[in-house]
Amino acid sequence: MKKVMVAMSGGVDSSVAALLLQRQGYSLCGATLSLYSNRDIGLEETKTCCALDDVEDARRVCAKLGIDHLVFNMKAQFKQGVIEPFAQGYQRGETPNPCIECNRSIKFSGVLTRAQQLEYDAIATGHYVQSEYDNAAGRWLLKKAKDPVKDQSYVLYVLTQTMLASTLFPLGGLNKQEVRQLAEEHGLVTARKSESQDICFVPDGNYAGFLTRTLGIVSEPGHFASPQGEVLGQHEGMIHYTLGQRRGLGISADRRLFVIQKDMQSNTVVLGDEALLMQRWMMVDTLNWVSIGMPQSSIRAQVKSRYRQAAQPAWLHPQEDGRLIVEFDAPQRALTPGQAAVFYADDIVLGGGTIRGNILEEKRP
RNA sequence: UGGGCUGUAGCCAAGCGGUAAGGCACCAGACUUUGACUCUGGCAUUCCGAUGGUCCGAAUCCAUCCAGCCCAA
Repeated sequence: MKKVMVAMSGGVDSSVAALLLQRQGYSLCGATLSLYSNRDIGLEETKTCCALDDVEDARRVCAKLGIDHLVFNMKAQFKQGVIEPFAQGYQRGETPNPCIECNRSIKFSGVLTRAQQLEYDAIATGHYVQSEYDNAAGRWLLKKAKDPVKDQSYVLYVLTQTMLASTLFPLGGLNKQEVRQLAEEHGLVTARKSESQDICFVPDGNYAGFLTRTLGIVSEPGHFASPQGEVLGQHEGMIHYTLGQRRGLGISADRRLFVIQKDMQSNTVVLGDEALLMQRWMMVDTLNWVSIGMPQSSIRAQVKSRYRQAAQPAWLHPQEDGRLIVEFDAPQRALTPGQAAVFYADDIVLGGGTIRGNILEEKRP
């Protein structure tokens, strides 16, 4: 009987993942990563918080299923691998995606390492994705979930062949309704827990406040300016803004204004019409190729430049320095440095990388 | 202290006698394992600078006052 360690976050998805694997006859244990303490996220040490509740929920589900539950302390790694890069990204004027970094350097490798130490054959997660081995190519393929509404392949483009070879995704063929129903039928306490809650280590959703209060990051106020350089008002510090943002600017005008540029040199946030956000080219680095190797010449693909967005047709142009230029068929809105670009061939994840910036039409190669 | 103009919600602004458009901002939800975007709803009943008046009825007409702006001096 194969032994599988299920990564359990304390949510409904990973709970049902465990349930399904158990019904399929695997020998299981549940594993929850302890990623941060209250002090790490600026709360009082004594206060019970959501993270603890999640661990408890995972433990209850394991008890219900009659399997062992382990908690691994990953606080130091999480701080170094996720929280610190998150802060650094914002300080550079980028808009980082901490969930991607967590998947890249903490979650999978963390559970996999422990699983191997304890002589488990594989790990499993509650992600809505599918994987399969391609005999012809000799590679594992990462594929979108059957249900496109819940597909989470975007946040897993960072997985390596080694990780894919050892990971099961029991939810890839289900939809959310089915998952909740299964949880309900089997009396799992997580059945009705709500969906995501912002960044996990920023429970109140105020990431700028987190950066300032907890990490002591200083972001100086500066000018809002029009594309022509006219001063429109005062901003509260660069970390509060991201490309394409409209709300929270506090600038009233005769039309909607969006953040179209962050000039770190002059500490200026440039506001303008949405049309100014549309670009066809962007530079991508920190690449990871999943279902194929690094292409040697330009290839066609569909590209997602943010999580909740349909993949858009584009050319991928590999560069000699190892980076990649993406050329979209049609202009895309707010290609934002720090965010992930993920490349697809229909439902297969080819790979992805980090957006470094858009490339203006006149500067394109 | 001659002449002209303007005063409608936090900002912009429609209305020109019939019982307060719209945009921006803001707030609340929805959506969401990141940040955003988007969508839905809310947002002038101390009523249209103030006070009087005309009228069945005024933000809209009249008078006076107040405030601000502009042009002359």
